[in-house]
Formats: sequence, structure tokens, C-alpha cells
Amino acid sequence: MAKKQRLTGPQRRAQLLEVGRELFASRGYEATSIEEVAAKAGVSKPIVYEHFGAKEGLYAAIVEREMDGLVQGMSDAIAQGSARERFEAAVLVFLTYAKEEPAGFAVLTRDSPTSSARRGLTRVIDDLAQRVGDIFQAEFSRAGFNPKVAPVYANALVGMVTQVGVWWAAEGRPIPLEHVVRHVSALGWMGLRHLPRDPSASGLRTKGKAKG
Amino acid sequence: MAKKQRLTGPQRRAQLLEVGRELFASRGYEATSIEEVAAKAGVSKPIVYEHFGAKEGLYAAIVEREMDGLVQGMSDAIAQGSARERFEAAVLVFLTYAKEEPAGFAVLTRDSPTSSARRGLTRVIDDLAQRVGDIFQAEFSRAGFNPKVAPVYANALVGMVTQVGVWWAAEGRPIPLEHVVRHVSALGWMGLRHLPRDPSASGLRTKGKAKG
DNA sequence: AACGTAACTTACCGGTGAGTAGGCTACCTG
DNA sequence: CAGGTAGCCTACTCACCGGTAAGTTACGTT
Repeated sequence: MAKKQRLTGPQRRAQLLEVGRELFASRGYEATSIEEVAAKAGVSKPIVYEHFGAKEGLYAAIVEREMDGLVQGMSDAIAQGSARERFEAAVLVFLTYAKEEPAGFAVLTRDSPTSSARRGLTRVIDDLAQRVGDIFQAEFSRAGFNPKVAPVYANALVGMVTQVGVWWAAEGRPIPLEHVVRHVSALGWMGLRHLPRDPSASGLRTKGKAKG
Repeated sequence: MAKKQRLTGPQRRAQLLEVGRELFASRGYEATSIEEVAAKAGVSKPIVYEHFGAKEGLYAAIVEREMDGLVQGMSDAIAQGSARERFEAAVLVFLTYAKEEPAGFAVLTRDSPTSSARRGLTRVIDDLAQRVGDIFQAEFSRAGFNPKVAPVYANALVGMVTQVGVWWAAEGRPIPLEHVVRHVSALGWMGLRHLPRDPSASGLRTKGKAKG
């Protein structure tokens, strides 16, 4: 136990976000109690309410922070390059995030509280898919495809990467990050039909942080 | 309100499974109470416990039934045909299930109870991915690929179809089933690179029920 | 009609967890 | 040192929910 010490408001707030993220990640929203969060932060319950108002407030703040970091990283990744390079870069950023921020990743892939039912799409990943969908929509129109089906592809790709990330994390990352990125990229880009026996050569840049 | 009427054991059990499925689907596991299930079935709490022992028992029974139906349908679908045909057939069965059994689909894609932590893999979809992975493993070895990466592809494909299904259902199915199947199949088979402008001709059979 | 039993009920216990009222304490400032 | 205030705590309330004990009612069978 660290020495019980008074923190400033912002410091305590940041610590609570961190602790809450860990707990929501491992237990899920409903199964995590504010009491637990407070205890793990070495503080009493009302402090949490002072900072975040309610349980959902804490959850929302955590999700928003994670979302921003991830989306920011992905936006940077797809800013330039060929279509394929941008695709690979996006996969790389996503899986890097899954690796380096496992708790944040777990929160984003888990269920949200039932009450926050924003416009039918409840899960957070849907939000990400929608952002990708917006990008696709533009590209599709430009390339002469029917833009109405853009969300299908956006959701397919996001779901693909997400599920791989979930499996990879749950399994203790049995395969190096770069290999996973290459295989997923190969599948997304070339499809099952033209899978290369060893998908390696692709001018892949190996750096890329997800959080700002 | 229907006339309050005594049912036989099996009848009541079936009704409780149905009611429970609906509630778990819309609220999630933790946020659904047995009292709610009992009330919606027009019956008192102990009846539920008589049939299923505990809350998790009811949940497990529901999940198992849904899983069996879905996996059965998919097994049938991939029993014969070329690789591509089997792939398309599997996608068709999966999305047909999402369409015709929305509640069951929602239960399967939602979070599971935290306590049933079977060896790290908690979510049900992971289970499905594993079954697909087993199939892939064999095919990969046969085709001279590294079987260790088979799960990557299995999870990628399952995640792809799942997320499309979630989006499609949440959005009120804005696109006909056959179109979604064709686009997803095209992406999975040919990749982003060789997307056909109108992925239609493919000898797709349009029937296929998920449940037995 | 008497009986057995399957279906069902009321009424409770114990525990947990969200959220709050009101007070205490360390520290900075004049 | 006086006083304000930011950070913090104890001690509740209230509601809900999982699970159970014990008793009641409908109904087919002999």
C-alpha cells in the first residue's frame, strides 16, 4: 500500500479513470461497483460521485477518453498512402492499441450500460464502424460503387479486426503483432481466394501508437 | 392478458426459455432479473428456479439452444460444394439466423455472465470462431499453409460476419439479405482489391434455415 | 369421493450496491 | 494565528434481486 496521500482534484480524477478502466475492463459495467472503484483507488465512495456524478458518468468519461485516443490514432494512420497502405496502417494501429492498452480495448469491446441507448446503436464498436463507413461512403461514390452498401464493408472490416483483436488478447497474444497485421491485411485486401502462403513483403511500417 | 392457465412442465419450460431469451437479448445478462422473467411469463419466481436451478442455469439453457441451432445450420451449409460455395453458404445461414431469430442473435452477441469464465474465452462468438478455426486448421495443413495462423482467419471471418449482422439488425435491415450476403462474401473471398462493382452472379441458393 | 401429485403462490431472508447528508482535516493565505 | 476551502470520510437510506421455505390449488386416477 502506498502512503495515504491527498491528491489534487485533477490527479484524483485521472487516477479514478485509470482504476475504473481496469475494473470495467475485467468485470464489465454491471458487475463493477463504485465501491470497488473507490476501494481500489484508496478513497471513499463519495469522492467518485464528486468527480463523475453517477456510475454512468464515470463509465462515459472512460469510454470517451479511449475512443478519442483510438480514433485519433486511426485518423493519423489513414491520412496518406495508397489504399492498401492505409488499410494496413489502420489494422496496425488498431491491433497495437489492443496490445498496448488491453484494458481500454476490453472496455471498448465489452457491453455498454443498457440505459445509454444512443439511437439504437448501443455498442461502442458500432461507432467506430460508422466513422469508417463515412470514409468509405466518399471513396465508394468516387469509385463508382453504390454508396449505400459502404456500411456493409465498413462493419465487415471493423468486425474482422475487432474479433481478431479480442481473440489475440484473450489468447495471450500467441503470434507476433506484425504477423497478425499481415495476415489480417492479406485477408482484407486479397480475400480468401488469393491468400499468399507467407504474407510478408508489403513495406509495412512497424511503428504507430494508438494513444495521443 | 391471456387467461391465467396451468401449463405442463415442458410447456412452461419452453415458455420460460422464450421469455428469458427476449429479456436477455434486450437488457443483457446482469440487467435482467429473474423476477422480470417470471412476471413476463405470468408466473412466480420459484417456478423459474424449479426449472433451471439458478439464473445462470436459465441463461445457459437459452444459449445452448441457440448455439446448437446456429452451429447445426452452419454445419449443414458447409457440408458440400466448392470452397467459395461453402463460404457463401455459411454467410447466408449466419445472416439468415440474424434476421429470423433476432433475439437469439442478440443473446449470442451480447456479453456472458462474468462468473462463467471458461478458460479465458468468455464471449459466445469466440466459441463459434473456435469451431470455425478447427475446420480451417485442417484445410490449412492440407493446403500447405501454417496451421498456427488458422485462428486468425477464423476469427477474422467470424468477426466480419458477426459485426455486419449486428449492424444490419440494429439498423433495421436497410438492405436485402441477399445483397448483404453477396457483398460480405465478395469481400471475404476476393478482398477489397478485387471488389466487383455489382457482386451478384454466384449461383447463390436462397434458402437455408438456421434453426432445426 | 378420496388421494396423490404436479403446478403454482405468498412471504420471507440475506446481501449488495447506488447514491447522499453532514461532518472532519490538512493546507494555503492574509 | 484566524479563517477559508479543497479534499476526504463515516454512516447511513433505499431499493432491488437472487434464492428459499412452506403452504395452497387444480386435476387426473382409482
